[in-house]
Amino acid sequence: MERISFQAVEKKWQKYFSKNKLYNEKGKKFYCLEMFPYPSGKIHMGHVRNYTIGDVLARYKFLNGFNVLHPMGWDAFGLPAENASRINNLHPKTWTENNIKIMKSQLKMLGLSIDWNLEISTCDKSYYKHQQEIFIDFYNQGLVSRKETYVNWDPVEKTVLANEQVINGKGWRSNAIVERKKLSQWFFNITKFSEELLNDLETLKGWPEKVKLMQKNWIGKSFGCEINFEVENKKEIIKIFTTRPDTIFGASFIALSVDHPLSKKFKNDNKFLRFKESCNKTGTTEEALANADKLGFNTELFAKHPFLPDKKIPIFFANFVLMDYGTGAIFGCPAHDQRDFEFATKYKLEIIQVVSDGGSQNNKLQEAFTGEGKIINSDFLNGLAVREAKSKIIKKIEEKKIGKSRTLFRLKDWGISRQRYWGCPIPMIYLEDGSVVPVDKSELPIELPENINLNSKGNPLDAHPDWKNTVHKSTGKKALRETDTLDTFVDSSWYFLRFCSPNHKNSPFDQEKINYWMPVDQYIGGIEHAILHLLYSRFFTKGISKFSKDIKFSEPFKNLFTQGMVCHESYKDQSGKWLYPNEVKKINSNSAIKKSDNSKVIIGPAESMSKSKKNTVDPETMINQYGADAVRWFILSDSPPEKDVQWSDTGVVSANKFLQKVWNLNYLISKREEKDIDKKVEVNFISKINSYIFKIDKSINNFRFNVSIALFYEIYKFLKDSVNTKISNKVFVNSLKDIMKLMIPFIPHLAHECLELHNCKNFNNWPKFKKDVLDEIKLAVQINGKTRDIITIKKDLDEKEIFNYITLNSKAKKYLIDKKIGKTIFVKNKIINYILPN
RNA sequence: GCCCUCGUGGUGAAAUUGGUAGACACAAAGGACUUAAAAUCCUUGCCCUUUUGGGAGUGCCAGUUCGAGUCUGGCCGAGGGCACCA
Repeated sequence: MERISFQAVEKKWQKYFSKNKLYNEKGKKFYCLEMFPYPSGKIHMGHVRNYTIGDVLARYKFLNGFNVLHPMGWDAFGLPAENASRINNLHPKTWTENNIKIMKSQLKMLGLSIDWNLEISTCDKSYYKHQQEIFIDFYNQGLVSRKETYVNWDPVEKTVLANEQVINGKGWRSNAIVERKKLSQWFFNITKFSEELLNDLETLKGWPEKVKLMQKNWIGKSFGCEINFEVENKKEIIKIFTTRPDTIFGASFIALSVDHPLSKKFKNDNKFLRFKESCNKTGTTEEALANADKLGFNTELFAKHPFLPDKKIPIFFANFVLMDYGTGAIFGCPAHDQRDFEFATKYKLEIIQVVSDGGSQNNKLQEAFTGEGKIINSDFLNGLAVREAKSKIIKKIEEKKIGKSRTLFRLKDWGISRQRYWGCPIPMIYLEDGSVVPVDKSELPIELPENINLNSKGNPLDAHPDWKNTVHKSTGKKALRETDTLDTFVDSSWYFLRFCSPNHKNSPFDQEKINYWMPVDQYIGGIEHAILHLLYSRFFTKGISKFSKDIKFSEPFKNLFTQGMVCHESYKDQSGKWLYPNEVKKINSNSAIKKSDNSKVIIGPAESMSKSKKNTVDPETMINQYGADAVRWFILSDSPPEKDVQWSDTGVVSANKFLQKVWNLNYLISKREEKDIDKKVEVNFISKINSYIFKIDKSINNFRFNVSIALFYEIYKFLKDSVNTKISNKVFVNSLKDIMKLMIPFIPHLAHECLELHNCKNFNNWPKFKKDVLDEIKLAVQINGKTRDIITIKKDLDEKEIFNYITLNSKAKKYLIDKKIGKTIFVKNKIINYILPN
């Protein structure tokens, strides 16, 4: 066996890759982008998977003649740098730069086809300068506003979170229970694009349906109408929003949010204040959210029913009505809304059924009926279907001028102020007269101060002695800087544009360049960004195209691929402490011992690798041990890319062994002695290789890299079995070279080394599949729908010829000879099925 | 509660989109080589049969079809998203 040192070979080809990029000036453009990493310290297996998938595609496209842009950068602002700097007494900048250096060298070890000349880092002032510029442009377009609202406060990170960053009532990163706090904040008015963000989802044909659905639900469009209710004996009018105006005759109460303007009337009412306080408390814990009881505060006021002059409807404040959705007021129709039903039951309010559920009207409802049916008990709406009743009542309401139809979105504006140091400074200043204005663009970038005390209480920039003192350039007046920094999701909302012209000086991007490269042809990353990052990036693209009129695209990512996670079993020792896999010795699939003292280890289920559970495997260790190609090979081989994959050490060991065999076979062929030649054997060999080229090509196009790899195992076996057959060296080597080219995207180092061994000079083309080389096909022979034989015959034979062949040569003949055949189902080149009457 | 996705060997998974179920890999068992081990190679994988063969079989129940892992309806189970959104 001819051995190869992967480490040496990989170093050699990495030098080659760093000089030879994937540019094909004549080719069609292909922008291949993987989500850029946060520089946390070292790369993890999730990165390996993400970037290997991207690399396969980038190289494949290049080999097929595309002009490929394949950049990489760093999502370099963020809280961990501040935490780390407090612990290690390192400046966040130093910490981040060190991490970038390490991770960059690790990524290079993987043999990725990245053009490092395009590298960007979001914490560089050359990057965030342009981000500040975009911010000011957005401000000038009315896409930025400052509002005092209740915000999601993360008590661990001591900062504000956007709605999208709260998962099950907890911070997306800290996992701490989020609190409600009233603060003045900067917002991007993402809701100005609600309709576009929703509608354009339909144009994203290359996105997973699942992600589009998640965004659709998040944007949450609903259609209904506003109705004004007069308050009896008062001047006030309560405006409510409903999607079920057809149930207006079933209205039995009005419910208001405790923050509704009408609450001002009760600001001296202690009972109300106590009620309000209890409402603010619910919602702070997950448990409270889950079993939140419907609570109400009776105002003793009544509203007039807009269509029943004699009817009085009690008005309540209720804990389940939100001020920031709709008008902060609803009418309750208990018969047809489960929440209203619970509320009415609790406070003994009327329950009037107005939509027939088909049952007897005398039966008391046990729960709200929300289905379709005919309207009843509703005057002029009686007999109509729900749908018809909706449009009729809205028309009536508009005629009477007591309301209007309205479309509402669940999506809220994106709060972007963060009380942190390590982020992009917000380029706004506060003048002494109270006005707030953007800084002059000529003053950009507004740089972060280098000297900072991160142990100060509250916002570090605010606590800085003089950073915030400044002067308004055009008036010369004293001013104070905004000391909040931008949410780091802003940094990643436009980096894909910057990659197209990363060194462009005077503006965020070169217009011509982005019109050439954008949109991203293939974007690859984790599903966890289905809403957050992907929605924000879409918003940015739409926002920028508002003031850069010549931009030719309105969506950033043409095709999206969401890869699965890398999982591993977790291990605990007898005392319940987590153990790293390399501290554990596996005995068999369900038992293991601790290496240090041979004590028994408890094996947990395979879960996404995480530092807290220590179920991680270090990519660099693996690369050093088995080679980058073996690591790439394994991570692609075991599961389809969109599903989770379980890391297995035996898996990567066998990948390494297989690659050794691939090298050995190449070496063997390079020394092969010339054989006697049989033309027929050669033709069969070539046609088989040809069909493999077709299959590999197809599997890559379908993102079925695990299938590609299974095929390579088959191909290896086939080639090995063919070594001593009557094939000329020329034919054999040419076929082998084709196969090695197919392997370039997967194992670029070894594939190049093998090609070099065969004196191949051109690494930059993809083998072409020739149609119709194979003129034999496999046909299934069925009797009564059961497969009895598979026969290999000439292509395009007709029914009769096949029947003759079967009765002579097939083991299925015993079913057919001397039998009456009732019916024959024949699908050319696929199947023949004889139905015999019994 | 609402919405979505998925159920195939001991395990990860293939299956030309309605046409050979389990490719390929991991693990296991048996065998060959070896003084032995490692490495390597081969075989096996549910039931009946010594073999040739034959049968059952893709979560469960029904349906459509010459033919269903794939299509339809119902049920069961797992995972994910949203959650007082009016």
